Amino acid sequence: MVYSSYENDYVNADDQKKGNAAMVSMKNIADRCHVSVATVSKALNNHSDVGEETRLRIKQIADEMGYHPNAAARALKTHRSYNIGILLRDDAHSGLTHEYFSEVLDGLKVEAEQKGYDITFINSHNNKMTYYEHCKYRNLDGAVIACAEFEDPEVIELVNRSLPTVTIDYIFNSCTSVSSDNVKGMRELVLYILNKGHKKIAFIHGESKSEVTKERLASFHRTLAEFNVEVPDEYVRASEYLNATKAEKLTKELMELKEPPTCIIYPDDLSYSGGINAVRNMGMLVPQDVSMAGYDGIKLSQIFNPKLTTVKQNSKEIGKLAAQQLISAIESPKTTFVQRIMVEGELLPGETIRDLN
Amino acid sequence: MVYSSYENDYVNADDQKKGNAAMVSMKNIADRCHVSVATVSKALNNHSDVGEETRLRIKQIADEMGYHPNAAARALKTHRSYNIGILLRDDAHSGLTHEYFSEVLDGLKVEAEQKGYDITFINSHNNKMTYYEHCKYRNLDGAVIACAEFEDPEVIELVNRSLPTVTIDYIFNSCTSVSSDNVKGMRELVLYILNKGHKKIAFIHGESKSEVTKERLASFHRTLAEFNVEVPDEYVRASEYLNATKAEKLTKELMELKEPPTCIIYPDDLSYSGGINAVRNMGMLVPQDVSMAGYDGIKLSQIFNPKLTTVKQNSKEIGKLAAQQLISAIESPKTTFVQRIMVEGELLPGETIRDLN
DNA sequence: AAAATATACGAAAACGTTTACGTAAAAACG
DNA sequence: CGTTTTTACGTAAACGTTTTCGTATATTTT
Repeated sequence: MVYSSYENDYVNADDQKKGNAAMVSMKNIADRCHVSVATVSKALNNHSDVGEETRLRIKQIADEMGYHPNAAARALKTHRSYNIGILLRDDAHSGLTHEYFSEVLDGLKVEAEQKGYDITFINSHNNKMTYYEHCKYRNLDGAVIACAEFEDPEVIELVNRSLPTVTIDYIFNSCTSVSSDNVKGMRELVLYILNKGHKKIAFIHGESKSEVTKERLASFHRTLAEFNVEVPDEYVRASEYLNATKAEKLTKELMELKEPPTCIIYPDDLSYSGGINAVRNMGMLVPQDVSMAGYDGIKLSQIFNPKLTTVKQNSKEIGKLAAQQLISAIESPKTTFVQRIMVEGELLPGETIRDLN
Repeated sequence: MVYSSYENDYVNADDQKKGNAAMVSMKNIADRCHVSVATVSKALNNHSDVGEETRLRIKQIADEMGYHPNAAARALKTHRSYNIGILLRDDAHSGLTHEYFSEVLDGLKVEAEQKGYDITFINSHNNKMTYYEHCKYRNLDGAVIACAEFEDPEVIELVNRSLPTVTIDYIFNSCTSVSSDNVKGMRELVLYILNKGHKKIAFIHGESKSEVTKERLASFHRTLAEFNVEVPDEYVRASEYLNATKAEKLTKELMELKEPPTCIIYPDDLSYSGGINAVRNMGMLVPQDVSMAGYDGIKLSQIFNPKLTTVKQNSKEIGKLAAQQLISAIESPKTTFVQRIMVEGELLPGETIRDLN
C-alpha cells in the first residue's frame, strides 16, 4: 500500500481536513451492544460484575469502532490523569539544551510511556499559577523536578504538597530523589588522577550554590586529604557549568601561577573544551604539559582528540528510575516510601591525563 | 521569610503531605459570593451578561481563594485543552538527545507557554493508539511534528486529520511547515568554500531518505554546477547524522583516493569531529592539509580548536515559529492558511577552511 | 402609564466517564 | 420447594465546567 500525502488516500472520506472527528464514546458502544454505558465501562475496565461473553463482545466492538477513552472525562471523575509533569526550567545554561538533562528526560519519557503515562511540561503559566497549581490545573498524577531553583518557594511548595514528586540531583526530606553519585564519581576520578602520580590537582567547579557542586567539592577535598595531598586555595576556582569562556580564563590564570597545577578538573566536558583552548593558546599541549579531566561524558567527549578523561553520568538510567519511583508512588502510595537513590557514573579513562610515574 | 524544607512552614496546615488537596471550584466561589456557578463562569470568562460590580467581586474572591480552573472539566465541555502535542521520536540518533531538536523544543515551549498552552509528548502508547488517536484521547488542540518518520502511515494520518498540525523540516501539502533553509544554508557554505579557492569539494551527507539531506544535496550540486565545478561521484558519500565513527571511516576513504578532495563538508558538527580525527590519525592537519566544514552550529563548534566553519541553524526560532503558526491555526482557523516557512541559518566562518588563493 | 427593550442573573442540561446502589434472574442452599 | 446468595446488569448521581434559555427587574420608549 502506498501512502500519498497529495491524494489523501489514507484518510477515509468521513474524516477529511474539515470534518470534526467525533470520537466514538461509550454511549456508541453501549448502543451497538444493547447494554448500558455502565456495563461498557465495567467491561472495558475489567470489573468483576460483568458476564464473560458480554465483556468479550463489548471489547471486540470497542476495538472495531476504534474506541479510546476520553482522558479529560476520566480525569474529571477519577482524579487520575495518567499524565506526569516534568519541571525543567531552562533559563541560563541548563535545562533542555543541556545534554545531561535531555537524556534524563529521554529516559523518563521512555519509561513513563511504557507504563501508560504521558509527560507534560510544568511551568508557572506566566506567573499566574504556581507550579503546584499548574499540576492541579492539569490533574497531573505526579511530578519530576529535574532542573530548577530548588530554593524557589514554588518548588518547595510543590514537594511539600500532597502530590507525589521525585527530585533529581537534589534532596528534600519529604520526597524521593534520584541523583547521580557525584561523591563516588569525583572520588574515582581523583583516585585515577592520583594513581597517575599527580600531586598538584586543581578544580574549576560549577556554581557554588548547586548541590551537585557541593558534593563534588566535598568529595574532591576528602579524597585528596585521605592521601595527604595538599590543595592550595588558589587551585580551587568557581566557574559556571557550561561556561567555556570562563573556564578558559580561569585555566589561563591557573597556568600562570608560580606553581601551576599538573592536572585540572573541570565542571563539565564543555568547560574542558574552553580549558584546552587556553593552554593551546599558551603554546602548551594536553596531556604533555598539563593534564585535564571533564565531567558528564557527553558524546563528543569520546570523539575529542585527545580523547577526554571524564565521568560519564548514567543520565538515561536516572530518568528511568525517576519515572519508576514516581509511578510507584502514584500507584501504591501506602507501600512506597521516600528513598534516596544514587546512580553511579562510570569513569571513562581517556588520553588527557599524563602518567607521571 | 525563610523557607525550610524540614519544617514545612511554607505549607499551611490544611494541606500537608497527607491531606487531599481539594482545589477550589466555581461552586465554592458561587457560595461565597451568593451567586450561581453560571454567573461565576461568566464573570471569570468576561461574558457580557454579568454586572460590572459582581464581576469584579467574583474575580477578587476567586483570586483570594486561589481559584484555578480544572483543565479536564473545561476540556470535556469545550473540546479545547490549551495543550499541544509534540511528536519527537527518539529512536536511533535523533530526537531529544540531538541539540538541534532540543533547541527547537525549547523555542516551542517558551512560545507556547507564553501564550498559555502546555506541551505534552505524543507517542503511540505502546502501539495501542495511533498518534492521532493519542491526540484525541488527550484532547490536544494541535500537534507539532518535529522529528519522525514522515512516511509512517501514522504520521500521514495525523497531518491529514482535522487536527491542526505543523511539521518541522518536512513538507506535507495539507499542513504548515517550518523548515531550516537548507538550500540557502548549503549554498552559502559552498559559495564560501569556492571563494576560498577550493575546486575539489566532497560531501559526506546524512541519511539519503531524509528530506533535509535531499535539499542539502541538491543545493550542493546546483551551486557547484553553477560555477562549473565538477564533483566526481566518489566525492559524495552517504553517512548518517551524528555518526562520528562512520564519518571518520568515510573521511579516511576520501583521503586515500588518488585525487583526494581539498575540502570535506559533513552532515553535522559531530560527524566533523569524527572526520578531523581521521585526518589527524593519518598525520595531517586541518585546515593545512584538508579543509572541513560542519553543519548545525552546536555550542561546541565555536569552542573547537580550530574553530569550526559551520552553518548555524536557527533552531529556537524554528520552534518559536512552529508554536506561533500552530496556535494561530488553532485560534483562528478561518484566517490561517497552510504556509511554507523558511528560517535562514547563519554561516559561521571558522578556521577550518584554508584559503587557497 | 402601558408596552417594549435591555440588563443581570439563575436553572438545567451537557460533555464522557466512573461508581455506589438497586434489582431482576439464576444459582446454591436448607 | 422456599429461602438465601450470587451473578449480571441497569439507574442515576457525580466530577467541574460551559452555555442555552428563561425570567424577574430595571430601563427606555411610545
